[in-house]
Amino acid sequence: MNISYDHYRVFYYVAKFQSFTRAAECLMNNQPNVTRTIKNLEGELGCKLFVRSNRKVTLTPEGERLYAHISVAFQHILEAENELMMEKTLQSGSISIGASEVALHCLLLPILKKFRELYPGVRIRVSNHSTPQAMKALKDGLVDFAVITTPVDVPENGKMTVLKEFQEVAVCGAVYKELTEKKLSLAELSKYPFVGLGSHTKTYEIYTEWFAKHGITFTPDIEVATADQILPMVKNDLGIGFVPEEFLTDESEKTGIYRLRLKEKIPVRSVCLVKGTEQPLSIAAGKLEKMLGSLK
Amino acid sequence: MNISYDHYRVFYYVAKFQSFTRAAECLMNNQPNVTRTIKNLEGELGCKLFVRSNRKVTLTPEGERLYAHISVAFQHILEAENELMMEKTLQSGSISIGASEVALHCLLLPILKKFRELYPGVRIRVSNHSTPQAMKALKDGLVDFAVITTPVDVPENGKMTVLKEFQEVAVCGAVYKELTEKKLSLAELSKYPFVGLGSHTKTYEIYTEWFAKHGITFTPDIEVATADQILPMVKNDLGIGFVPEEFLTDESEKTGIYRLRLKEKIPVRSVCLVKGTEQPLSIAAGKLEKMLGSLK
DNA sequence: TATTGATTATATCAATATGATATGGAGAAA
DNA sequence: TTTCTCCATATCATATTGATATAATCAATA
Repeated sequence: MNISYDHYRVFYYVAKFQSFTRAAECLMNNQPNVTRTIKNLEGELGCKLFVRSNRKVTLTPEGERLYAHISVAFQHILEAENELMMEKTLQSGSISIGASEVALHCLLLPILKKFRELYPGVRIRVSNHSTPQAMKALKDGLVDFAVITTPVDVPENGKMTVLKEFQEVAVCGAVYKELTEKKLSLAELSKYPFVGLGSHTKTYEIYTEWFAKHGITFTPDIEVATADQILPMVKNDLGIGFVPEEFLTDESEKTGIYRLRLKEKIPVRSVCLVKGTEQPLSIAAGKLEKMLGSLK
Repeated sequence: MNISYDHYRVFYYVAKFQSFTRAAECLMNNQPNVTRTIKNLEGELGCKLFVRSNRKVTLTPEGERLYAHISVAFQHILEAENELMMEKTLQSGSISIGASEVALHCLLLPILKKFRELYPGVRIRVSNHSTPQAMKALKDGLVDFAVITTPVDVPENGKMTVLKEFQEVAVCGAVYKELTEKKLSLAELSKYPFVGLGSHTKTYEIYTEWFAKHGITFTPDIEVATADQILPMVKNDLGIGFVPEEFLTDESEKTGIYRLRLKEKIPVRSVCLVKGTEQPLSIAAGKLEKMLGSLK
């Protein structure tokens, strides 16, 4: 038995409207075709499905049995089509992103805001990760893609795209304001206390390496857990910190954050998007990726 | 959007087997057609559904969503086909019959037994009705058809078929044994007490009419509720009764039931099948009807 | 690195099914 | 009766599907 499911669809509408003509209209087809289809279906199933009259058609006992199942089956199919359509038009769907804090602040946040305005139906879940954690989440399939900062160990089956470069700057609080008057060398700077992220972060490694290249040991006097905490510490004169330029607003100076000028150039870092190569992104995730990429 | 449901069927099997080739085998089709169908489906839905590789194909996020719904939908369709097939081959199904007691004993019982042996999967429900009750049940759609005895008021939209004629005979117990020695006239018989069904039955009406035709009033001295109860009453000499010939076995005489010979011929009655004309019978009911009809 | 094997993609043509139109026929309503 | 509204039938152009041959791809293996 190998009956065309399209025949069942015709059956479904005929049963639903109790009319060949109405079913034809609904199917954007014509009545003779519906008649033919039902006739074929009855032949294939080996039993009559409808009692015809010129007023309306009614189901036979066998037709009733068939309709009971077919109708629920088709509810599911219609629901599937709706759902897919919603996703395609980005009226629904969901995206899961693994983002490092800096990436979040420097790039992701404004674009997520924009995306949300354009497609309010798409659910977005951002999990705040360190770069290695984000890579693990990506590998485990927990996130659609990761937005993190270099350096990054791109895993097997992962593909990295640079979204934006960013420059970190050294900042200090009111007590050290005099330091802003001239360009400092790293050696001079290193006499002062530092506020920085913990030693398990890539950021820590970068600064250690950069300082070492200039013959200096980088030892933060105050370690903080998240990048967000650096500016408050700096503001309260607990030390000098390095933050992405974007963390500073125009009004930072008025609120007690002062930018330091260095002789040595702080290495440029990048915000990157990393996605797996095995599965394509969902439509929603693909759209967001495109928005992120086009703002380079 | 008007996508062929047959395309979804192909999708279903590809997703299920994660293989175009296997899906083609299962569908008794060939791989190039499956490839083409999926390609078309993807085009119609506007999104990729599978990630192809030469090892196996996997669903995209959108494909997963679609499959979640399509798979349950198709379970229902497959179940529908199975169920219908079972009914068609009489491996399942159900029949509801409204039968009067006499019809049951004289005709229905042995055929039901045979039907049950042939098609043990079909559920049979017999509701014991008087003829008018059976007609009401038929009109209310509670039974597929009724098997009753004449006379019967066939309702609008009902069609009657005579299945078998039967003859009732007068019987008595040991005390009246002497009556069996000669042919009795109805007048002679009427001097003795009668055992009969209640006045609300057609049987009662028939005998009233028959007696009246011969100028005698029919007044059962003992009214019983069911025909089954007549013989025990007769046996215990509570009176003379009329029962269908078939009620008497060869051994009846040995057990104290004696057949009386009458000069007047008791009217012949019929066991009839009455069915509605609006809806055709189910396959199972149709089969049983045919068996009943062919044993006339 | 080259070969093999298993799998999907493409091309093509005949067979089949479908869509469309015209028309017939049957039963209910007026 | 007539009319109106259905369903049934016939027919033909078109679209879809089934089938076959063959190419391209990629992983496993020698």
